Amino acid sequence: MFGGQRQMEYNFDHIEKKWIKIWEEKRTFHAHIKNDKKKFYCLVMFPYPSGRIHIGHVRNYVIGDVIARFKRMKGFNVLHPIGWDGFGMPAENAAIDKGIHPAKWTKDNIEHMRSELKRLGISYDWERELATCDEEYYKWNQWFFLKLLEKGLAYKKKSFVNWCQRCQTVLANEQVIEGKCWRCDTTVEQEKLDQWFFKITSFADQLLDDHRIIQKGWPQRVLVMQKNWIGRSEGIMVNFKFQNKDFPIFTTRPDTIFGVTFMALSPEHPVVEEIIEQSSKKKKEEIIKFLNKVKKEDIEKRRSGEYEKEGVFTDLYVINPLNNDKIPLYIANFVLMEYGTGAIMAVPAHDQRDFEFAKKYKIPIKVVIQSEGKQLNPDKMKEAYLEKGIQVNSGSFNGLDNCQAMQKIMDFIEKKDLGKRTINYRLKDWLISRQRYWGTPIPVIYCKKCGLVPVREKDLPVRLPEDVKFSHKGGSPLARTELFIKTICPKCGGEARRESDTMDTFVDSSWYYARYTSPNETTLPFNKKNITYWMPVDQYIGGIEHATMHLLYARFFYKIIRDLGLAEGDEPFINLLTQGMVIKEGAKMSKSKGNVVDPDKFINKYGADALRLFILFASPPEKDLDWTDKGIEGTSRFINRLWTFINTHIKRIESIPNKNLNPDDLIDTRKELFILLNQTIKKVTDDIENDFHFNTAIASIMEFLNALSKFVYKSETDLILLKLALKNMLLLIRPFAPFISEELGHHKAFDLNDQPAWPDYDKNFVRFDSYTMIIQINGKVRGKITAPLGLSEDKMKELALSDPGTQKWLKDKDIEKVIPIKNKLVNIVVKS
RNA sequence: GCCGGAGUGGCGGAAUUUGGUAGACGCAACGGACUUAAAAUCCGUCGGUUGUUUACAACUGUGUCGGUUCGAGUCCGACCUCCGGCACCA
Repeated sequence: MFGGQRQMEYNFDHIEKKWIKIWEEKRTFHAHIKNDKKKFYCLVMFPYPSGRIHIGHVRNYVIGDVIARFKRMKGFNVLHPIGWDGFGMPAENAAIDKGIHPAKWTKDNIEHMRSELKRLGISYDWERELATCDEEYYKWNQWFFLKLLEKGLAYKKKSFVNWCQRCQTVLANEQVIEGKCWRCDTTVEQEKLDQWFFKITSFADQLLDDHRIIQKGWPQRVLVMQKNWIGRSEGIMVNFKFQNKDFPIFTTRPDTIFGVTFMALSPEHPVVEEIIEQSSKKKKEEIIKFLNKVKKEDIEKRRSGEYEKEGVFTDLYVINPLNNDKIPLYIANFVLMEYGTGAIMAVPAHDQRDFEFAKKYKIPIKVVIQSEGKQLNPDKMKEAYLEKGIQVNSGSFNGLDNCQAMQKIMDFIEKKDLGKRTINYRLKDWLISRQRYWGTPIPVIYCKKCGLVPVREKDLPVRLPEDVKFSHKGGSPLARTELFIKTICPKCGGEARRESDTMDTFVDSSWYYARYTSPNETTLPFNKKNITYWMPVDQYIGGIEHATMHLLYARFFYKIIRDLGLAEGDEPFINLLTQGMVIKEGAKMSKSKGNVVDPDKFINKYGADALRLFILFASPPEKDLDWTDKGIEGTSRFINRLWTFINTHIKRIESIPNKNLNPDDLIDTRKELFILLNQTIKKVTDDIENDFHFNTAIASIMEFLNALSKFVYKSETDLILLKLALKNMLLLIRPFAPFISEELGHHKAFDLNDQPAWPDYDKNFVRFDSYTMIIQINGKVRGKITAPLGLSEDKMKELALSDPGTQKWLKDKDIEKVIPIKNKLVNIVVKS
């Protein structure tokens, strides 16, 4: 083969290149609709083309590939696509720093990363590859935007938004992690800007309720994270009276409404300005001083629980509509403008925050829920009382338990037209405007005469101009590009200007999975026949970090796709696997720590199969994986052992006729080997199908090779058995290490075709007919004997008690009880 | 603070589904074979303690304490630690 002493060595480089070429030429992994086969859509989260594949990608894509290859062997018609999340800021930063155009930078990166993925031997249908920065793709982002605009689900509003100074753009709530930008870690500031939003809040209930559909297929923690993120809470909007006008506030505790002793406004509340105008000079100064103080304190601090609650009295009062109490109105730093109406009714006796504030400003505390155990005295309370109890000081509701009173009070409020039951969400509308160049232009035009005019569908796409100036100064490059901005109003033909904001890149990734079903469709985002056949995604695999961003947006978008009549079904991803991170020396990989693992280096040194095997073997997929440079040597050795072992026997096997062997004729070690083969097939199949525990699947294949290596093959029966074992082993290893499996499988000794079927095991031969019976004395293992399977409990007792090895433990002892567990053990309970 | 998840050899991890031989498989380490030598490869040892010339034997051991059980890494209760998410959401 390669001559000389090295003949046996596995030349992975040559072999891997050979098979990559063959797969491509034969279009082995190209998917198309087959009505006689069950479909299986296996999807991995597409990468951002940052320049190089990193080890986290490798893990994600290898896991996806194992599932795709396995399902193909199981007879499914598998769709396994890949593409590029092409828009985003690093491309633009490269343009600013190095003067490379974002389009070129992105294209070059894709070229490189594509070749890296091919080297890994991932079985993608490359004919469906897409990049979101291609105009054939982003055209449909714009199309969706117009549809959302038509439906009133896209709107523009001036509001406080999260602003990242470094990125010079706004961020969605989900992209602010602990007060910092999710990309660059800069502290996020609040700016009041006119921005585009998608009305995801209209779908809050659906997003929550449809968890039911994906309950079984998604990790519990992702569902919990989404549930918390959506943050549904049921309550009531109550109209308090302020200067003879309705002043609504939201509460989830209407049972405490008789205990309101002050009201507090968020410092950003619009009414605050009116109040200032009305105030005396002295009060005006006091309020402005307070507002300035709040403004200076950064948002991160303000949102933390340790922040001291402070406020200022406005000298004004509101009226509690239930008892007409006159209630002092404060402006307080702990009230959030983004939640409810930006104003709260404060009940110090039954809310800890209100309690702290009241103590500080000596506001009265009024108990309205009395504990049944101990009597609450407002003067002596150390903290708010949050438990259940009996209503007091609550007019006609006195004496009810507070849970009942909750409903009765709400009924009363609604009957008297003082308010309305409401559901409030923590979830905010999705801010999609970005003041950047490398994204999808938002397709609207501003005309002096006609106002806001959507671009006509037939004029799509609104193309990104190529000739644009990038600078360190920040600000939107599109806004500075007159050639792009200046346009003609589609309505009146007069002079008009284009929107210069581009879309958040999460818009791109909200529907790419559906585009894969019809990547070349030109009249609609996707072809109905294709999407109906392939969707939903049967298995989605990606990082946990997208739990509340991408995975929420994509679910939202699919509901819109459904409502537009473009697809059926409510959920895009039926099963989700969130793989753990790849870490090194207990720490997240990062350039600054210098612990980044370069996959190319390991492919060059050990080959793709060895890398694939190690990354699967080191840990189950959902757990973090601790990378060690040495670990891969183990799987590399295994591949070489497999190669050497098969090559030393292949000549002898080759001439063995393809005879079926009758397992009933096998005895002794041959029978053991045969049973081990069946056990291994069962174990590997179960591990893949039940919980994707590829690490134990691979371990059992290793064990099987170890067992095969110890056996001496002499007779023809031995060789038939060996041939059978090896053929099956090549099939079992195929999803994990496809290259060596193909290379050896195509040898005429095995003659496997391009798409061989996953092996079955013989149910009659997964167990031996005898087993090791454990003998315990008082629960401790004291002996092991071989017993036939299915031995009766009485016989087991007999056998255990007569075993010579156990006698010394039974000497001078009284046997109290003997507990036999069929086909397992006998426990003898003794007393001395 | 609230909500999740996890604690097993020097290390990654198995066994947790259904209570029944703890430590599969691999890494590292150590000993041996081959070699002039090294690498590679192959064979062997490998939780701890104690005893024995050895084969071996006993005790102990799955974060801590307690419980249930003939029997607990696995079930129950309390606690400790670590990781992740959310965090003044009215």
